[in-house]
Amino acid sequence: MRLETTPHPARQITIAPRASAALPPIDLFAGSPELIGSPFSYSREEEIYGEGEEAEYVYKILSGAVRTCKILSDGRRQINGFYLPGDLFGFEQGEMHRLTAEAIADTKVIMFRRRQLERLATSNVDVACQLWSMTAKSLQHAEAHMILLGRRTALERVAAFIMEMDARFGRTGSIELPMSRRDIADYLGLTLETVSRSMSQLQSGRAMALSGARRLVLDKRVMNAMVED
Amino acid sequence: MRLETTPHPARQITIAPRASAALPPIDLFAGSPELIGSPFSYSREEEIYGEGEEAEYVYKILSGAVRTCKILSDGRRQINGFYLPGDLFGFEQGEMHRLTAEAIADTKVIMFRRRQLERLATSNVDVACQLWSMTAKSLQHAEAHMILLGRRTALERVAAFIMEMDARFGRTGSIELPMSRRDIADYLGLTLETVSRSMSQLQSGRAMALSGARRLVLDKRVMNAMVED
DNA sequence: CGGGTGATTGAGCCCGCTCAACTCTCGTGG
DNA sequence: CCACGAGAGTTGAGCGGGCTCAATCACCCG
Repeated sequence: MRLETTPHPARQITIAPRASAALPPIDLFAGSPELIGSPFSYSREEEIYGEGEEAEYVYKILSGAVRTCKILSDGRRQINGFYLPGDLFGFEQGEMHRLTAEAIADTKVIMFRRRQLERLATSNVDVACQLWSMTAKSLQHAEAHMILLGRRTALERVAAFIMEMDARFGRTGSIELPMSRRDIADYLGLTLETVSRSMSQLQSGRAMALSGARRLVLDKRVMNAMVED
Repeated sequence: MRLETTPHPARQITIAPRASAALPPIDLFAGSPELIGSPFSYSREEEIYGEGEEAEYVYKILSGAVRTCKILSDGRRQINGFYLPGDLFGFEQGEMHRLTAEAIADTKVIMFRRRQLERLATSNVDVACQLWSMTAKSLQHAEAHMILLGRRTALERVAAFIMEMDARFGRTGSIELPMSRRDIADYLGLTLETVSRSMSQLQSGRAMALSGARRLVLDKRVMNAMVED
């Protein structure tokens, strides 16, 4: 099975209003040629950085997939987000990483030094606004995820997750999940068995079709009815 | 660059309506005397702004308390955060409020125009970094809340909530909650009955004492053991 | 005193969890 | 080519934590 996600054509990262139009989507910090990244690779299940470590680098994914999470001492885990080709992660406002990042599949990234970025931000207001904007985007995602975790049923969570993945893969209605049922469960605050049962239920309710465990074809009309608001 | 977050200067614990009028409105954005706020009042349960409305103002609380939340069409509600005297809220990176804000008690605020703040940010890197820093702080809180909502038991959630409130009231170990059991429940992803039962359990486990429903005196040693990591 | 709101407590149920068996896929080697 | 094993996913049976529904209690303000 191909675990890596198809390389992304043009994931647009929205940024501060006035600067965004001028920026080419591929190069995150365009107009900043002094910011140079180095390529790097991680293999499946490898840790990229740990919670509490110094935030030395910021990463942009070229291929593969990454999860960020927090883990309690007894092993309970909450995955905060998944990152796909074109996405940026590891980006902190303070000195420390507050989450752990791990490669879900073999993953290629470009690493940038955080200090360089910071230096840039002090001298360039547009860059500072972009950094702010990215953090705001993460916050927005977190806010949506909190109502999911606090108030949605298992079936609604799984349906919402699938719609989120569809959106991130270009809304084609046909997606290949890079992550396991356990990862999905830890993202949604469920057990892997419940995720599996919900997926079977979505399938028997004709909201989607499965081929293998990870390839999905959606009927968004039906699927949307299950997320409902 | 000043990336560090400005620590809150002397949070007012006692709600002193008269004294508040005398407070200089600007200390939040010190060094920005051109930013002027106007005082305003909301009564208990009054909406301050709604989800989807244009984000015209940013608010600083002088007295009272505020909650921000999202509500699903069928009435399920998730409270994202509580704001107390000295706190800032209503602060968005985009054009819209993505949450609803309501006064929990009678509340006095100072309102600042968002546009003024934005204009300031585009011309002043320090302000831009401060805005970024505040958003990052919200994100950090959201990340901690997600693992609570996704992976903690009812008792752990309530204990964590009480410790959080203690921290925000100055870690005196003695606090008066401004919000109802229902608000706490919607913050923690529980029902109000479960919150009430957990509080009784904390009390009988000697982690705290209740006088009335809202006045708590904590035994932090015992309480901390229940949050455990 | 009563009326009203908010909080507590009780009884029973159900959704999602736990534990366990089974299936499917895929890679490896004889 | 099949046999085998390992890991991932599915499905089943039963349990239990938190929810629902309901009664009671506590506390304000008249």
